Amino acid sequence: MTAETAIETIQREMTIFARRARASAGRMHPELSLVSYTLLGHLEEKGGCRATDLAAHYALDKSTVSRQVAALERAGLIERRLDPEDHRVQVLHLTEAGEEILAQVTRSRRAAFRERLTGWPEEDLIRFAAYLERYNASPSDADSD
Amino acid sequence: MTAETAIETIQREMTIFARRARASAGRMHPELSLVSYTLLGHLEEKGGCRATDLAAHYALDKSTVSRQVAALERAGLIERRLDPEDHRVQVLHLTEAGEEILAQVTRSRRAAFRERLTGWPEEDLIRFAAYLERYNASPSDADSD
DNA sequence: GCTTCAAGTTGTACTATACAACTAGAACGA
DNA sequence: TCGTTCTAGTTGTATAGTACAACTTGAAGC
Repeated sequence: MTAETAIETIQREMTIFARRARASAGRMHPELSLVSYTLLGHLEEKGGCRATDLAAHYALDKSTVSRQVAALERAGLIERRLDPEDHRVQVLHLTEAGEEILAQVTRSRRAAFRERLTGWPEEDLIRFAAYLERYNASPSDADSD
Repeated sequence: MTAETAIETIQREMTIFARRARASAGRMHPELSLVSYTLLGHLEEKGGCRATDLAAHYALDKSTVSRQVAALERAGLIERRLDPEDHRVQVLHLTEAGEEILAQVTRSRRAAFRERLTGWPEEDLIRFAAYLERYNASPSDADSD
């Protein structure tokens, strides 16, 4: 196999994965869409941030984020705290319920991955993980992470 | 790194990729959504098939495929041929225009991948490609390829 | 203090999707 | 052979996610 055919394979397989992820996200985790999951994950990681940060980070329109945030708040998964320094700003935080759901979905997603990866030698898992990190870390046009 | 943290990394990085693919597909290739691209690719690969086959293969509802197919036909990218053996069946084929657009989008997508992968040693590309194939080839609940 | 900038919301429109109801054609069985 | 059941596909309806544009409110800078 040459580098060129390897690149074709990578393109094809990543495309297959993306399509599957999209198709199965709703089915597997009806309680939390892929976007909501990602937003909650970001809030957990950062320990709270503004809607504008989420929009910039994920290359989403601020109106889209606004509605997502409204839905997550309605569901009791996040709460808004007015920034005392700047009253335009609402800092978003996970609620306890949000943390629980996030942890639960993460567990369930991880279990699905673990199942797909059973039988892989540890050495291969580690190399695969490193390749993916390297791939995602490389800069892109529409940088969104 | 242990196998467990490698799995976490794989989950996280694949999720990042899926989100990015979804976000950028529309922006980068406005002429062909990711789903349309996939459907056209399948038609090319198989040399024509039925709408029902597409629905089954990609775990989409037949109504969804029906509308996608209608749009692709309207755009002149595919054509329907009534199966003389079974008049319920319409076999879908790429038109010349469809082949051209498919080739063009494939080139553009491949170029994007190639750019992200510049600087990778050939050996790593080949191993990465093999890992992805192996990952996608493993059976899953909602098997869709 | 105006003007301009920034954060967020709301109105509107479009796409992708699913489910349900339907039509048309095929296949099977008594 | 003729009804029953199955299959392929379309259409009606509803929902989610998304973008763009217009707006509101508050902050910052001359």
